[in-house]
Amino acid sequence: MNSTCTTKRSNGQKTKARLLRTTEKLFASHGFAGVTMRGVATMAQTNIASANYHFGTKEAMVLEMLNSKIGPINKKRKERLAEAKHNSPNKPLPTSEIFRALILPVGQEVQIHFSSQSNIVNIISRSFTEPASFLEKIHKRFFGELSQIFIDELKLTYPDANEDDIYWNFHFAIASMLGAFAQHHRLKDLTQGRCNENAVTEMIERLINFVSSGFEAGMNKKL
Amino acid sequence: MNSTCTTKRSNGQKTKARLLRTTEKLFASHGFAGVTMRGVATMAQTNIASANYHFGTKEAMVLEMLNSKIGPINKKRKERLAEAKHNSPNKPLPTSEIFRALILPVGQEVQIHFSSQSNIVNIISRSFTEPASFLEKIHKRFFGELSQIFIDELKLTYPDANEDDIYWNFHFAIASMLGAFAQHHRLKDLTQGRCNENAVTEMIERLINFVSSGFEAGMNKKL
DNA sequence: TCTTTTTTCAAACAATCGTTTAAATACTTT
DNA sequence: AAAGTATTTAAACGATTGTTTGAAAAAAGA
Repeated sequence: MNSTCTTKRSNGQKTKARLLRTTEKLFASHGFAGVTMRGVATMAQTNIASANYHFGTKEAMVLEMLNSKIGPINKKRKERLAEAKHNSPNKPLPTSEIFRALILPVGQEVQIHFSSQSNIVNIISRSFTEPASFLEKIHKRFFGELSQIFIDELKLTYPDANEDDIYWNFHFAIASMLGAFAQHHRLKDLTQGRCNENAVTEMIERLINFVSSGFEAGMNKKL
Repeated sequence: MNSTCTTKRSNGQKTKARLLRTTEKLFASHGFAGVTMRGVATMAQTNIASANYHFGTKEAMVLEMLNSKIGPINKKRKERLAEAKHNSPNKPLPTSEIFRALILPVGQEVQIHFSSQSNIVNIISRSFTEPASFLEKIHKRFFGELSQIFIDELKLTYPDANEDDIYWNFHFAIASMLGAFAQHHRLKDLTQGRCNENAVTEMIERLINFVSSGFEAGMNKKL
């Protein structure tokens, strides 16, 4: 009953961690509907009620998993953006540097957990594209603040730009990033399994280039 | 039992059409899991078993709906590409014309059924981003052939290009298009209603520009 | 009209879902 | 060691899912 949870059981911690890990895998590969309390509990070698004991509801369990995965990435994004600003003070950042700060931390996360079954790329993209309405909460909470920071930065780089142009093309940039992540399997089919760890780096660099160029063109070209 | 279906009841036809229309709406707004046989039957003002009578299974019902919606769009895409080639024979098409042929038919479909609840944009994007594994069938069937046609056309425009470059950046282009469709609601969140998310023509033109520029930059820039 | 086929319908089936209960077990604290 | 808290467990609950059944109703063919 102690909500402050002053003391932890070593074994209890492991159970909750196992539940979160299996939630990751199932959410990444089968989406929110594919995350079933029974499936998670069984894969985590524990009981159904145990999952409900630790998280209360299925929604809360998935949200806590997303929190633990996306939170650190957004932290790195902000850190990288701040670092870039610090390295070139009083000068607006190049477009590519802004989007590099947005995209690169995901690529790093992919490479760290590359051998793992739970694909951070699938998790992120599903959290955006899944129809489950409760996921809007986490978008508002996570991506709302983050996107405002990056939009403010883009306004500094394009001080004379129409604000609508920035919003539209930032929207396209995010959509490209998430879409490229969400449909990463298509390229795996095209290249017939040539995707290895090096291909992740290649994809990230190509994606940054694609997104930055699309954004710049959208800002400059008169329609 | 007559599978050739030589004669049709006028009222029976209407029931099947109503079922398909409600399947559209539910799939567009709530995804595959949100399409329930009871929900569809109730909204279509008929019985649950009637839906199973006409389609056999839920999967078959959704597939037939997708078939009826995406098929005509892909037809227009090929037609527009062929028309563009016919208008400038023996000359490679500009990148923007190729992607215009890919993207514009969707915009036209959106405008035609604009007041309708069933959003073709949501249907297309969900058919790509939903985790339901059976949807891969329709991708292979529909988009497999179509993407090969457009990739071949891009090879004509970039005759000296590395083939991997074309595949990578075409992947990004498709991802951008689908991502922009799937997440077009975000624009309202970003701008808090200032950007008109219903400005379909504006979005399509901006998207074509974004995608074409990103693709061109990806082909030209040495990484 | 009578017969045959096609379509609709209420009801039930079997499976699965998230959640809850209450007892048993493990651990911490005293 | 005893008492108290935290965790695990089997079992059941209620709701919902896709699918099937068998008979009634509607349409079509003879």
